[in-house]
Amino acid sequence: MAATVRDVARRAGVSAMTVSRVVNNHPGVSAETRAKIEAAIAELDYAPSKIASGLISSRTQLIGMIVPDVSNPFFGPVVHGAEVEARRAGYRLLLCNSESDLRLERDYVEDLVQHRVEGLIIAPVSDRSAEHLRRLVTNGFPIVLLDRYIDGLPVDSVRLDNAAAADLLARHLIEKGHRRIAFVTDASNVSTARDRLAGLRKALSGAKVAFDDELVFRTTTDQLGGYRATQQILALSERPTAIFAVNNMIALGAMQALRQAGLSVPDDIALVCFDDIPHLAVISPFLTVIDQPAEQMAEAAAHLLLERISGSASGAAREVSFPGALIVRTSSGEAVPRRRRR
Amino acid sequence: MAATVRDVARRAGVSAMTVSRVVNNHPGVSAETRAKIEAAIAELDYAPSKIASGLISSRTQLIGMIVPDVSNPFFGPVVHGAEVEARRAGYRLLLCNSESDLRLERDYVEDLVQHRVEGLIIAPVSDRSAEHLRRLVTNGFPIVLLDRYIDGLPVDSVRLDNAAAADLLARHLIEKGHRRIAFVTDASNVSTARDRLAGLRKALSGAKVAFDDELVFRTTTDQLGGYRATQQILALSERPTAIFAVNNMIALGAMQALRQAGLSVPDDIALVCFDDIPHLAVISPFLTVIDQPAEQMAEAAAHLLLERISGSASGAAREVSFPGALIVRTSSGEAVPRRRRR
DNA sequence: TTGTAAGCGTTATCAC
DNA sequence: GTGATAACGCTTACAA
Repeated sequence: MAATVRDVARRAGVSAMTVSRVVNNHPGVSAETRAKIEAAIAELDYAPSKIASGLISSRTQLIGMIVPDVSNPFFGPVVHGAEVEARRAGYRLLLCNSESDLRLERDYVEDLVQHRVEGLIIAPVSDRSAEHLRRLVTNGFPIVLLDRYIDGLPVDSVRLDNAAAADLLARHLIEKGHRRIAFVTDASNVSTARDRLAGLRKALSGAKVAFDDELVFRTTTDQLGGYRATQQILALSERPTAIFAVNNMIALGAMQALRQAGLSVPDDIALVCFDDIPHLAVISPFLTVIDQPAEQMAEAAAHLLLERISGSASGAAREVSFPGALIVRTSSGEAVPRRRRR
Repeated sequence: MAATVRDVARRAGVSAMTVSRVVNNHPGVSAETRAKIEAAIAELDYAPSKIASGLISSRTQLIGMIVPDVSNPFFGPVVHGAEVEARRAGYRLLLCNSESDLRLERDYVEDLVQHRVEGLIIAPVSDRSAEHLRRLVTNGFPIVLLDRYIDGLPVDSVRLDNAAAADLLARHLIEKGHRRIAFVTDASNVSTARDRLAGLRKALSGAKVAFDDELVFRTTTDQLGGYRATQQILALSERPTAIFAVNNMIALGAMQALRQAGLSVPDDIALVCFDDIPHLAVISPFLTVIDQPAEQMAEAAAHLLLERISGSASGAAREVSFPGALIVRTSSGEAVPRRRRR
């Protein structure tokens, strides 16, 4: 296992170079010699070092991937999709969880560069990720932005058409009779949050419903954030008839808060969100959502990256955008005649 | 970015060695020299190559991780937990999805070795994984088995106490009045499948209920497998009053089949399984399950591995076992008076 | 405190 | 067809 080309060469009675040729399937080695070498490789349990060959070729066959958290039901499939596509090209994934922490993300980016990954697929924390990514872009380092894009950072990106999808989801709510729609969202420096809000505004304005800035609640994009924001929503003097959560985790937190307040969905208040929660519908076809094709998006991202790495694509940044699918279930039910407080 | 130690050295007017010392925080460099070098590093945007230093030190700071599928709600958290623990020690994760395919897993193992990862955390496909793992073990390569262990392979392992947890879950069903319990499971060469069946048998025998081998259904551990097995179960002349699914995906498939047959859970038939489905309970507190502390188990696995890598642990294989938590919800309801067919 | 030389395991290049 | 040599970017050992 700790054997080197030279060990194999000695054992087979040839030079290291010939061993290298056999290992890499280069032509011009006699069948006889090849057989001897293969025998020696097997006997010594020789495993060629990609680290040594990578040093020469600058090709590590490694791709860096940074997501906020693999255990999130959206990012799990994303990582899987990227890995599948990378595998097809003989690449492996170096996986990092940024925990939505800009500093940690920055450190990971630096570390991945030191590991000489050949490219990076990243779902950036926010627009501020540009601070550490721009340096790489300037140096021509291949990057693909996934899920979130960053204005002014000229790199390939793959994402949902969030504005259109949010418009679709909001129009559905409006059709159901909802007019006062609370929007629970992320910081405004995240493209998904911006685009989804834009979609909501578009739908409202299309229906001649005034947009109320007071109904936009900014919070952390986790369950706790959704929970807290919903508590604020319920404290409003004129309660909205629907909550539009910018993602699945926020919707779950909202659900907790609603249940705790003794409210039922959708009878007392409707709840919709982005991101389907995989498998949930099998047990309980409840949440009306915008479903994103997470695996496909990630495969597309990996594909774009591999094209940059291989040089088969060059030039201007490319944008790939997927449509979101509206899945209507029960949580978006009809708006009920308005009541004050409770 | 493509700068090397020598470039930095030239720019700072020192030798490459001194640059190396600064980069690695070695003592014995004057503050003045250090400052000059740091300036040069910044100017050149120098990123030391871990691939080059790894070649010398044989320390790549990489850990290989192989799971069947990150997008599975059990393995997502597992990968996250392992990454968090690895990160603490400055290690990165090379993530591979075996897709429960023995051949693919074998190829990944070989590839990870070639990449010179310093250790491997693996949730092996089955006992047959020993075929490719034994070679590494013999060579003293650090491996930790996660979730599933393999008899006769002397390596560290982390897992649930599956037999005890299955016993717990089965006793719960028995208390609810169930006597005919169908067990839908994996191939018998997977330790989790064996141990969970053993737990079920123990509970039955403890309750003086005869074990019926005809009620064990072996299938693939995915949704389709659960679906098909459940169809077979429903075709039985004497229908069981409960289904015990060996994991979450099988339970989902079972749920589909039951719903399609117009049966309701738990009124017509009870359904329980291993693995909670994260977030599901927030929306629908329905499935009675054995919950595994996935993140913690993975952190423990990474910890054991890092101890082997650093040499702070040596000697005999260690086994860490976690208790499963029985979470009783509604799907395990009382057994109803038996009916024939439907 | 700083520098020189050698080598980690490969492979590209050029001989033979 | 096969081999000698140098080099990839870094660090260990030794020297100054």
